[in-house]
Amino acid sequence: MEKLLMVEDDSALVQRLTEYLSTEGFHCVSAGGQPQAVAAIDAERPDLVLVDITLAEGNGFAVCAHARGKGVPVIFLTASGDELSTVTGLDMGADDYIAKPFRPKELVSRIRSVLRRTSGNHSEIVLRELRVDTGKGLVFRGDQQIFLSALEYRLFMFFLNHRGQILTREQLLDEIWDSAGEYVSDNTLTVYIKRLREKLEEDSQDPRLILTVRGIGYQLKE
Amino acid sequence: MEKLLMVEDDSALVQRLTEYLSTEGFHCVSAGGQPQAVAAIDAERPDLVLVDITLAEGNGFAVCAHARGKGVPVIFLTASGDELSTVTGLDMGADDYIAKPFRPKELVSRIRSVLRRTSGNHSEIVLRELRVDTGKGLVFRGDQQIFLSALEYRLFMFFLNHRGQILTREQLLDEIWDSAGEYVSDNTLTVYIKRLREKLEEDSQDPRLILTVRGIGYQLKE
DNA sequence: AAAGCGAATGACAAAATTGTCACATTAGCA
DNA sequence: TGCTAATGTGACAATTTTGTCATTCGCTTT
Repeated sequence: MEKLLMVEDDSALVQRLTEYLSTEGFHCVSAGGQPQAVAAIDAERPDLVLVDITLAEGNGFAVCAHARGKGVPVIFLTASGDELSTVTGLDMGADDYIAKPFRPKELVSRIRSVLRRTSGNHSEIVLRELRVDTGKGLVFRGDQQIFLSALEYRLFMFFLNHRGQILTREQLLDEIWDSAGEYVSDNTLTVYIKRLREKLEEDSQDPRLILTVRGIGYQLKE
Repeated sequence: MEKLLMVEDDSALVQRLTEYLSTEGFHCVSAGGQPQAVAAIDAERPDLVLVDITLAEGNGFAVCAHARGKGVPVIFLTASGDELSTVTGLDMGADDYIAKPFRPKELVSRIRSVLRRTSGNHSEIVLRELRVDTGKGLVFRGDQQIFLSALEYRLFMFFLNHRGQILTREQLLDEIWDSAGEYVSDNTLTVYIKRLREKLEEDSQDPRLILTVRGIGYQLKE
């Protein structure tokens, strides 16, 4: 069930919407002001945020920026058509805009549309407890980010794109280094394997991810 | 029309296969030995390589490794079932194996299958003359590789994932730096924009890719 | 035209990456 | 078992990345 965060200081409206959206199969949480909303985005990790631009505490733009930074889609609620034109003109990165007053059905249809559009963007590769967001170029173990250097990332990607295959040392050296026309020591690969293991493996002394295939090369275990 | 490179020293077989594969809509080039094959992979950039393991000059494994390094799929031809078990056991990274003697129709069906499988892997983002292979984490202008540092790559990816949107400085700082909990100077972003422009723009004095939106932030022009 | 502001730039130091040693360890084999 | 070749390790120098100045540049508004 998708979780929606409603950022709105009119508590009567919050209650009405929460009720209605529940019947439509959404789970709602709410925040009355900018600081609460920012905290809630981090803590609740909602699938989508509905933001009223005109908040008593802070303003909706900052909430929008924060949500976008976390990859959470945003729909703006505006009090009037005038406000709406300002917002769309500035294009703060919201995924949609809807002007009050709106029909609840319309809101639901907009929500579904944004979720459909944004949920398709999962360009992720998962292997055991490791996760690579190829869209952003980030690597995680669980929800802990792992920082790989540019070359480490490229080497790891090559392994991921050839999961299970035994890759020869020559193949790996070619892929990561030879493409630039440089020739590096054979040991350089060994060292990079060590560095990858230190960052990626549970226990780098006992590698279960990148296995050595003696006399041939290495293999990323599925 | 797909181009196939046949690495085989039995010239009678080469001729027969070339004829047959032409009628099936493939363009064939051939190489008789390992050195010629390696050169042909670089020069001809075939869509697929057929390799006979038992060559008079050199061996098929090296050809396979070179092709895989260039991202070109490989089908091995083996003289006997025994050889085949050796090859599959070692898993040199070939995309398929076929034992002689084989029916031409079978070969064609295997070729089509491999091409279908491998051509689907294009996780590429293209913008003007720039191309990002998100699967490998590489950036090109034309066929010239551009080396981005890890942070530059992340920043560029964020722009690419939000093409056309005006992104505020705060949003960008959050996305690239705040996720690690660090706080960096506002000017750091400016400097990174400059560095990205130097690497990505035709003329960094006159940016057409990453535009400044005065008072707000930046925008990646579609 | 001058002032004021945000953005761009060049230069810089600290930190990280990168490639290579020399040496240690290990696996496979005689 | 002990030998040998292959792989792993810690340390290192060179280079690149990274973040921050101080300063300059160029719009906008007086």
